[in-house]
Amino acid sequence: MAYRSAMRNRVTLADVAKAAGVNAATVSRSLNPATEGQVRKETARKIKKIAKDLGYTPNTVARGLRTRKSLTIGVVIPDLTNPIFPPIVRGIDSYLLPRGYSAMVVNTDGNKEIEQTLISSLMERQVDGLIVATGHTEGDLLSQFHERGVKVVMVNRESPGIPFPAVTSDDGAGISAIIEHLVELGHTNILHLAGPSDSSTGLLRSKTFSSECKKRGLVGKVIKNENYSIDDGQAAIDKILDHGARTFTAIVAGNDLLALGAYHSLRTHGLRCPDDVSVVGFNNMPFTADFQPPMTTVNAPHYDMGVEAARLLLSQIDGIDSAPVKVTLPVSLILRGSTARAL
Amino acid sequence: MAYRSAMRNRVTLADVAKAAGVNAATVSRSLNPATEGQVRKETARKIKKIAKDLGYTPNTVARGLRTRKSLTIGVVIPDLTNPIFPPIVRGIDSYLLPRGYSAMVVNTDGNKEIEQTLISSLMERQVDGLIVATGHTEGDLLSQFHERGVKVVMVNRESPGIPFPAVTSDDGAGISAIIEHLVELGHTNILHLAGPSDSSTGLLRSKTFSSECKKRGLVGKVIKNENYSIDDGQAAIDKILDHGARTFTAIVAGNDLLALGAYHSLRTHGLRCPDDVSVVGFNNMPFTADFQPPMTTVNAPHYDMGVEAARLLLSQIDGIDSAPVKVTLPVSLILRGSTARAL
DNA sequence: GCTATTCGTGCAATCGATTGCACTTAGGCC
DNA sequence: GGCCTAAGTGCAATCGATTGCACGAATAGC
Repeated sequence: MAYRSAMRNRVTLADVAKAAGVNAATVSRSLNPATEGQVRKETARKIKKIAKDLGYTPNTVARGLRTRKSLTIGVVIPDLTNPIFPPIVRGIDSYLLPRGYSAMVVNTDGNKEIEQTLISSLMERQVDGLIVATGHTEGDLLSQFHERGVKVVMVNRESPGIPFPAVTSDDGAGISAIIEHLVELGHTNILHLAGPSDSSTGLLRSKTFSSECKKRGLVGKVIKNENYSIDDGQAAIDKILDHGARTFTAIVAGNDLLALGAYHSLRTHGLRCPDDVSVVGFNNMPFTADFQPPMTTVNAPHYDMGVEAARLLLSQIDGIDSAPVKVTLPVSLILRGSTARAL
Repeated sequence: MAYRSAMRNRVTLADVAKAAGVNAATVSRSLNPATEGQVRKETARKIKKIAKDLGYTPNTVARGLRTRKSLTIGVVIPDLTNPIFPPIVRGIDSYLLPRGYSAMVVNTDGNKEIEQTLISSLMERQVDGLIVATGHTEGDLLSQFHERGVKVVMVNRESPGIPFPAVTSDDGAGISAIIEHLVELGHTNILHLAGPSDSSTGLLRSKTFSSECKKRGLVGKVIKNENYSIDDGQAAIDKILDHGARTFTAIVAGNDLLALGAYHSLRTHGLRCPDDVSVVGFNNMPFTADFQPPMTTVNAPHYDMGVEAARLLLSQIDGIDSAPVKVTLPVSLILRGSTARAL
């Protein structure tokens, strides 16, 4: 007997029912706050005690099968090791957990096929909804989901064309603040190290950059990168510094990683930041203040974006919000040591 | 009809069976590689085609209920925003995904109650096993699991007293290498900024530190910290530098975060690293090379530790390994700019 | 040519919880 | 005191897939 209980941890509703001398239905109703009222107080109390004594724990899988709710939501991100995502995930978690939901996080590495596979796997697991932070999702899958009525919220990226709710930071305002700051420092020739153009953030930031430069009569060149990575940023600046003369005095990077790549390139080319070239990042990811030099960047409220995305998703699932809301969270320019007056 | 299919994405085994004019059992067998042989080739082929045409996707929840396997494993970590954990999680994922498993990651923030709640929630979700990276788990819960036969693997921490398989880095060797390096640089008075003593890593590292110092006849003082955090590290060094004279010429931190805290404290006290004080971290977390100065630290193979932990867990689940294996992965000292010859 | 296998498939139970419906028992009402 | 209503439980179906068992047909063996 002891052996049996050691092997088979499972105590089911039926076990509790038998012990209490009632039907499993009554146990179910007693243990569910929403239906507890249907059971006589005295009975409910007794059942709860027995359930506790027996160490009953509900089987969420069985419940989910019946109720068609898994209380699980899928979170699709490119790469957890990119420091902006952990805060988003934790923000999501912080909203979900107290409400009985759990998150299942998957990494796509920006690969569309992997993404399709992972999303399918999440759907097979009957997730109640999806929070998607990947850029490469113009295609088939998400639009299919929209048709099928799958609940999706975008975070940090917008869905191109598909009217899903989305939570983003105010990238336009961020870029404008950066340009304003650089102009005040006397910069007139600025390079934009743009993020991938198939991500909404990359696109919006570079568009804003161009229009701001035009508006202010600045020389604003844009270089596109494949990925938001240190390597891409470094390679892009390397390419410029290796051949021909540098004309820009400041670099506006699409994100902090690209900016860090710029740091590396400048250093290997004997250029000092900010003395020779000013560099500005975007996101204010962890540790940017500890870089050499401390990085001037735009703070995006990633944790809050996660919270907001989770909130939007649950209200969609509960059928409260049906309109595809777009939430834009404010950003702020963080002045540190990587920008200086133009020579 | 179109509306119905739009609303109810679900195509079940029964739907496929009806379309194919066979019993659901036959469809099930056809679609499962392991049982496909039981079905006539021709029939299986036809069924597969119909399943594909109808867009059938298996319901993992229903399957799990019947087979008592969720193909999901729980990953318990303190805090995803601590940069050492994302690589571990990705390592776990990389091993799990190709084998049909998914990971469900939860953050405990080092809080024991939260941990209990989250682990219970994971168990209710019928996870097939647990990978645990939290330190505060001496107690009740995990030992209960051991009795109940729940599959658990520890990663980055060892379970105190409970014989679960564990994957760790060779912290002892790492500390020894650090001391060796500092001795070569002429340091004889070294401070150890130790991690929490209720974590196996914190304990092992500080023990090794003390024994190495004794063995080599060095002055080695140890200061304990509550958490592996920047703030704790900074506060600890602040406390020393604020009152009284500093005697040490080098700091060996329990991890990179504590080391970074030391950086901050030294800077605010007008001390230069490494000129006045050498600092060594532990873990080689991302971006340590970009700190000012670039941090000398010990590289721990976090990604590989994740892979190994997942491997151990699955082999336990499959009943292959039953002995509680301890795997220790090698580390290496990464010399950068935060250590210099003692004055 | 007749029994003994083997093969292919269907039937029905099962996993654990939820829930619509029916039934019993009380209590309220006139 | 008889009838009606409501409260409290039980019964049984259900969610979707898996699987032991049984049955009929086809093949093999002698």
